[in-house]
Order: sequence, then structure tokens, then C-alpha cells
Amino acid sequence: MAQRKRATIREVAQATGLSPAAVSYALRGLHVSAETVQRVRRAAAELGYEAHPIARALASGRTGMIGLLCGSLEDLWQQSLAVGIGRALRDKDRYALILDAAGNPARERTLALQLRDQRVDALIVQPVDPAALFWGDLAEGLPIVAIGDALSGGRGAAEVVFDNRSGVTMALQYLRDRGHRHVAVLTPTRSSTPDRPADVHVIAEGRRLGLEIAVRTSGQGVSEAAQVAEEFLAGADRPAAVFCFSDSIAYGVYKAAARLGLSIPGDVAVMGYDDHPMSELLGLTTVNWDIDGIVREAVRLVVAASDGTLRRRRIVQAPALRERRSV
Amino acid sequence: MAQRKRATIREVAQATGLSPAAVSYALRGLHVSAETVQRVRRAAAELGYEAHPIARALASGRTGMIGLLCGSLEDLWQQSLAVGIGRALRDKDRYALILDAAGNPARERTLALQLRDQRVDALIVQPVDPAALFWGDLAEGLPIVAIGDALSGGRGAAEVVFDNRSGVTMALQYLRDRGHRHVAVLTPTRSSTPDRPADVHVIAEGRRLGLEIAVRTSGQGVSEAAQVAEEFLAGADRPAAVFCFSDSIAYGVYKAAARLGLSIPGDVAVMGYDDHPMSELLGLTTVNWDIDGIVREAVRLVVAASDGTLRRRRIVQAPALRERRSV
DNA sequence: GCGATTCACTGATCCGTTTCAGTGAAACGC
DNA sequence: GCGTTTCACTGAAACGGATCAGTGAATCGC
Repeated sequence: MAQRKRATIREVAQATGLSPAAVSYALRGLHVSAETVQRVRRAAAELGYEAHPIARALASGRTGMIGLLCGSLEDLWQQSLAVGIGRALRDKDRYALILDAAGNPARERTLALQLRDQRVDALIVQPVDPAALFWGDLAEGLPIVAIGDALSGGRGAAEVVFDNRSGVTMALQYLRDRGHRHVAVLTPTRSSTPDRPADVHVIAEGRRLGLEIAVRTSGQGVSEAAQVAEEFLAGADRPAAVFCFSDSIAYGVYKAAARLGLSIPGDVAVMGYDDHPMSELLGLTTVNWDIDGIVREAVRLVVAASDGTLRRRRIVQAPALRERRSV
Repeated sequence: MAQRKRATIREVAQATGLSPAAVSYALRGLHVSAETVQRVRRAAAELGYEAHPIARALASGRTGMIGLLCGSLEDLWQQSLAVGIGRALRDKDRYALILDAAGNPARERTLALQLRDQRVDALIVQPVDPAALFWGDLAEGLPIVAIGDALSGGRGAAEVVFDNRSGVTMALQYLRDRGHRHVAVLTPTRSSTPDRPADVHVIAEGRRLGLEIAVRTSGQGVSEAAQVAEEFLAGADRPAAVFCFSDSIAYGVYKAAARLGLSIPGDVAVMGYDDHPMSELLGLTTVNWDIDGIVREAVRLVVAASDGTLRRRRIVQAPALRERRSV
């Protein structure tokens, strides 16, 4: 049944005595009389005709696919985000082509280019390296919606940006209020130099608040973070608090603490960032981003962008502190 | 740059003085001399030529896309599985088109058919309803790899099945050994009647072991499970143990227990199923499936199947009990 | 040294749509 | 009543490759 040759538009044309062009128009309700539309619809249904997406894509230049390039799917919160976006896109009759940059800027670049070559109608990206130069060129020919950070040279991109400034300030302020002065920051940044705006801001903000900040790095996954955390938590200069730049990283710190027999927040306070569903269960105090809102806005923007009905647009997401038991 | 018109095969042909056909062959290393291959490669590189995937797909009938139809991406373990498969497929130069049946058999059917219509080269499915009749028809024309349960009428499908019989027995036996006789089973099954083989087996196995079994249902997500669990955990006939058919469901039970002030395993023992990364952290005793092995086998099978080089094949995955602190 | 094979490559056709430039007829304006 | 629009539809040309049936030359066997 599946392989039995499918009907083509020509057969429908033949059955209705119309030209293929007329059928094509009728099926999309263009330029034709209501009566013809009916006739074509009926014939199509009878023949079990279904437009061939590939042929349609070749002729029209539109595939109905939206590329979703995730920063790192090691990160559980980003997994949730991807799932949400995939579902929302399907509800809008688009397919999401989900790819994982795995925290690697070079891979991000490669995949972004491949996605373009695959002729996706538009791209949603949660950039690993928002400052990379190729974004500008890419955005020239492909509608892009950035999530999290704005893209450099983003004159072509719409954005759902997180107000990380507020998020970071909120978290650090909270730690300070609870009496923690000596705090380690665990970020998923690649290099050990604080090159991302967020990192720079963490340090500046920490200084403003009179905090003693040490920035550490790890991968985006739970176990990588656990390894890094175990190292510096075992040291003599154990920080009073660890501010993790994602909940996944915080889970890694929990793991490390468990292995070292450290209690949270007794021996060390932990602050997360994202608010993954599991964090409530673990009692992780964290900075919440409205994931449903992000999904909704990103999908709305990308659909509009792929339809060409979008003025460049920036949506800002505000954070909220979820006070639980880890600080 | 991105939108600048791309070179076509005909331009490469012109540049090399060959026919388009020869270029097409050369690019794939077919029927041509090594010297010509070099010449074509060079010219292609110079012109920035890159084969148009859509055109290629239309002409060849192959898209390079593998459909991945997940049972429910509410389930965190299935999220991990999907991420793993997506990554492994990309490494093999295939794109994964990931869709979520959301535990809904009707949706599963619809999406499976849509995936076929999208002309994916093959399908990986973790079936919600493995007994559904349409699988047989679908498999007729589309290579399918089933994960978890075998598909009905699966003469066309390869399978990576879980030995749930052993998994369930292992779990129940362990509960029994720990002295729990009165156990509730929380499954993500739709109907409240035990219609899935696994459920039937749970009951049979429970009886054999002298266990008192009550099967309950919930969705596949953490919060749905939490709601159901809170209900029956608050009742007078609170079971001694809850056996959850996925770790996500178990997380829901943790949540419910927390809300009710019940301690685990003091007031109620919890047994999971899957072994999601977070379970180690939570100390959830659970049944482990080798996720990397499953990914590897499924991808191997589906790639072979889409290349047409596969005899029907069944791989069986064996479970392992992870003893932690929840029972 | 001659027929049979193999090899490298060509021309044409096909895949199944969309879309552009018409075309004839009816409706319209005045 | 005549020129102009509008309408419903047609024919043919894309879209950009893959593939099939050759074709001419070189190679082979003996």
C-alpha cells in the first residue's frame, strides 16, 4: 500500500479534464472557480492524491522545514526547549530539523551552513558563539531567529533574547543577601578566559556587589560539570556558593557534592540558571525563564519570518528567581 | 552570499567541457576516470558548486532523511534517546526528522503517515501502539526499525526490542526480596485495562511472586504522574512500593511524596524503569537499559535498511538492575 | 587481426510540482 | 457598441539533478 505508485497531479488533471496547472491552482485555492475547486478536491480524494513534497519544494523553493540549531543538547533544559519548539512547529504544519552544535562553535558553523544547504525555510538558533562572523552572511539569505543571545551583525535576524543582565544580577544579589561572599561561577564557556558578555557581566556585577568571583568552565552535560565541580569542591579554598550557568551544570554540582559527602546548602550553596522541571524536585534555587513563552515567541517569529511577513523584531524575556532549598 | 544564486551541475559541465551526466557521475565517483574526477572536483570547488539536495531527492527518490517517531518526548529518557539517535544519524550523514507521538496512538498513526509522505528514507519508531494494524502496511513500502516493542505484522521491520519480561521480573523480584508485598504499578498505558503485553506480564509475574498488584495509569510526563501518584498515595490503602514504568513517572512519584511529606523508601518504596541520568542523583533504584547500545544498534539497522542492505533483524536488549536508595 | 568487451562519456528523458505568459470568453464602462 | 478588464484556465518552461540507452574508442582474447 505504501509503495504502490502514488497518483500525480497529471492524473488528477486527466480525471477532471483540466490542465495540471489548473489542478495545482485549485488545490491551493488560487485563480479558479469554487466549482472547479470542488471537482478537483473530489477527484484528488478519489485517487488518493497527495502532493509530492519534494517536487513541490523543488519547484516552489520552499520546503516547509525549519532548522533548529541547538547550542548543546547535553543540556536538559535545552532538550525541553527543543521538544517544545518541535511540537509547536508541527502544530503549524512545519517540520523541525533539529541539530545539535554540542557546544562547539566550529560544529555550529558547519551545521548552520548544512541546514542552509538543505534548503530549510528559516532557522532558529540558540547560538554557542553569537559573535561569530558568519551569522551576518547567513542571515542575508535565510531568515534567522536567535534565542538567548542576539547575533552579531544581526540586521537580518529576529531575536528572543534573555535578559541575562537581570538574571545574573538577581542570582548574585540573592547569594550576597544570604551571606555568601566567596562564589565560584561554573559556566559552559569553552575557553577559560571570560570572553562572553555574560561572563564579563558576572565579574563586573560581582565586583559591584562586593563578591569574590572565580569563573570556572565545564561542558554542558551533567557528568562533565560533576567532574569539574568535584575537583574544586575538594580543594582547600572551597567556595561558599556555586553559581551554575545552567541547571544541568548545577545537577553536576549536586553529584559532585554527593560524592564528596558535602551537604547542600550546608557545606556549599548552589544556584542554578534555567529552571528545568527536575529542579523543583531537587530543591534547586534557580533563575527561571518562561520556557513556554520562549517557545511561543520563537515559533511565532520564525513562522512569520519564513512567510516573509516579518519586520526585524526583538523580544526580551525577563527572569524570575525561584527560591528553593539549595542556597 | 547565502542567497547569491548557486552554481548548477550544468555550469560545472560547461566549465569542464563535459556533459552534465558526466559531472553527476564524477561527483559520485561512478563510471569515470580518476583524472576526470579530479578535474570536476576542482571546477566544482572553484564555482562553489554544491549539489542541490531537493533536486537530488526528486531525481533519485532518496532524501537522506530518517524519520524518528518517538512515543512520548514528555519522557526524559526518551528525550535522551532521541538526542542520541539524532547525533548518531548526523554522524552518518543522515538527517533525523524527529516527531513526537505524545503517547497518542492516533497521533502516532498520523505522524507515521506524514513522515512517509515526506519521503523519509526509513523510519525509526518507538511505538505507542505496537499492535496497530497500519504498521504492517507501512512497512511494506518503507524500511522500519522498531525500538522497544516489536511491531505487529512486522515482516518488514527490524527491531531493537527490550527484554521487558526480564526487566519486569527483575524489578518485582527485587521488591519482593525487600519485603514489599503490596505494590502499585504506575504505567503510561492509555486505558485503565491492562491491554499491553507488559502490563499483562506484570500481573502474571506479580501473581507468581505472590505480590498484590494494582495497576494505575498516568501520562508520560513528570507532573501528570505526580498528580496520579498524589491521589493514591494519600489514600488509606497506600501501597508499600510503587513500580514505575519509566523513570520520569518515578520522578513524579518523588514529587508527590514530597508534597505529602512521605519519605522514600521509609514510607513508600519506589522502583523506576529506564535509568535516566538524573536517577543516579536522586538515588532511584531502577532497571537500566543500555542507551548507547540501543542508539548504536538502531542507527546501524536503520542505515542498513535505508541502503537496502538489510535482512530483517532482531536485536534484544537485556536489562540490569541499578540498586540505589529508593527501595 | 578481427570480433567481443570494457570503458569513458553523451543526449535525452524523467522526477512531480509551480509559475509565467498567454488566450478566449464574459463582464464592464461609458 | 467598442475597447478595456477581469476571470478561468492552458501550454510550456522551469527547478536541478539522476539515470538509461546508446556511441565511439581502446583493450582484450586467441
